[in-house]
Amino acid sequence: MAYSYAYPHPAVTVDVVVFTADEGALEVLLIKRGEWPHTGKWALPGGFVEIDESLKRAAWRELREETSVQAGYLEQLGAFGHPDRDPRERVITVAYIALVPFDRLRFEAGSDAADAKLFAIDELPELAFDHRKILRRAKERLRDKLDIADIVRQLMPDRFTLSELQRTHEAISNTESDKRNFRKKLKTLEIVEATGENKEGGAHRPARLYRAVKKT
Amino acid sequence: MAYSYAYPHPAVTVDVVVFTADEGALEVLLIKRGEWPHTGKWALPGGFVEIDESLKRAAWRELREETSVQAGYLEQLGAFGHPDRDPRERVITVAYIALVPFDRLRFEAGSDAADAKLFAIDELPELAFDHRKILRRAKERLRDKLDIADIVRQLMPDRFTLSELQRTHEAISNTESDKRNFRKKLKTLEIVEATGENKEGGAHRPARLYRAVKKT
DNA sequence: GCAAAAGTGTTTGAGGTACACCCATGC
DNA sequence: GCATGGGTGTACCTCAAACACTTTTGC
Repeated sequence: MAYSYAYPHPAVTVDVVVFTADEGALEVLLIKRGEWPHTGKWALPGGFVEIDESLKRAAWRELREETSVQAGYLEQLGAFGHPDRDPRERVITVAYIALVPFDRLRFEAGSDAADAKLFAIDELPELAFDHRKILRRAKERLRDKLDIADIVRQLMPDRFTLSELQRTHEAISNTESDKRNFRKKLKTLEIVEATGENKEGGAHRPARLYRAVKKT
Repeated sequence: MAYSYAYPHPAVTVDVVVFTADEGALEVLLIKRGEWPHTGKWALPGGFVEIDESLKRAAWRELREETSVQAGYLEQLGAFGHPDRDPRERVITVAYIALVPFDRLRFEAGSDAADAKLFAIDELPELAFDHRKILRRAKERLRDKLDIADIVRQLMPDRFTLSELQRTHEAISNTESDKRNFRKKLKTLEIVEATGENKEGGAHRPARLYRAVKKT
């Protein structure tokens, strides 16, 4: 017990909600806990903040440790600090949202995690701690803050079809939109361009592949 | 030194950005620091989170201690945790935004504060810690999240003129709008009603006083 | 009477919404 | 040939923006 204080101090962690879009479906990265508490439940990747490390730096470190993702979109969601959210001690966590294109996501199980896995946002398993609450808030934040341009720039893979983009947008905004209106809107935004390639494979007409326009 | 941990723990505080609107001008409550560090500079009201107290409860407590405000709008802004933001020890603060109508705001200097005072949002004094950064982010949050209905419900006093409401809206959104368009918009929203009273006093035509419509 | 803020409608343009059919492929 | 998703244009309506003059008061 090397560190003493005149008043009790909480522990502070960061947790990262890693969103990605696979074929238009919105997914979240979760880690299966191997240790007490909540052994066997799934949890957001995260860990303790080092004493001389900024919150954002800690979030980057956790993101890199779990996904080997080096860059991209990382935004603070907020702090969650209910006194009994962790049975070990008072733990306040600062949650971050990361957006990672599916084709840049490489994840392996970390040292204290039995398994890492992507889950569809609407088919979540039982979650550890208050992580369901954090995820609900993360989804609300995406809905309120992320527009189509953000989705194209931060969440879509290198090449994508317009239907995939529309499905991703609908999953995030929790609305449905007309295909023609969606594409008309995209034209005015001038944020995607056709690559000339097609995406074959379905029992239907091949879809054109688009990419994000590099911002000037 | 009664509290010991196997790993170093940061201290956690809450700081509250108390916004109010006086005659249409957006103002912030600041406390003059009487103690080291940053003695004599102005700071956001705040203090340490008790070990068995939720973050929001701590924010309510600080708000009540400084302003004797019991209810109203209180929303988390986010966590600020740069390692050297406080010279005493590692301190992570969770900032909250409070909206308090001017006529409900009663504030007195607290025990560890030499003075408490409202400042116009664009005429801030030198601030302690990273509080200027917190205030900038708080203003951005208001701009992005607060609509006219929120302003009417949470920030306007019991009686107000439409010009005061418009000035408050312009201060928050950082835009200017046409008087006729603003009032037309208000009509469709159906959130204010005339009281029949007038606000006398200027060297000009008296303004009608309005109040917020009680939500059904 | 003049300075100062209050109050009041119409026109226009942009953007969002509703809506239906043909096309290319796999089986 | 049929099932499956891909791709395309028009009409309407709503809402935001631009814009100027009269009214009531204090001095």
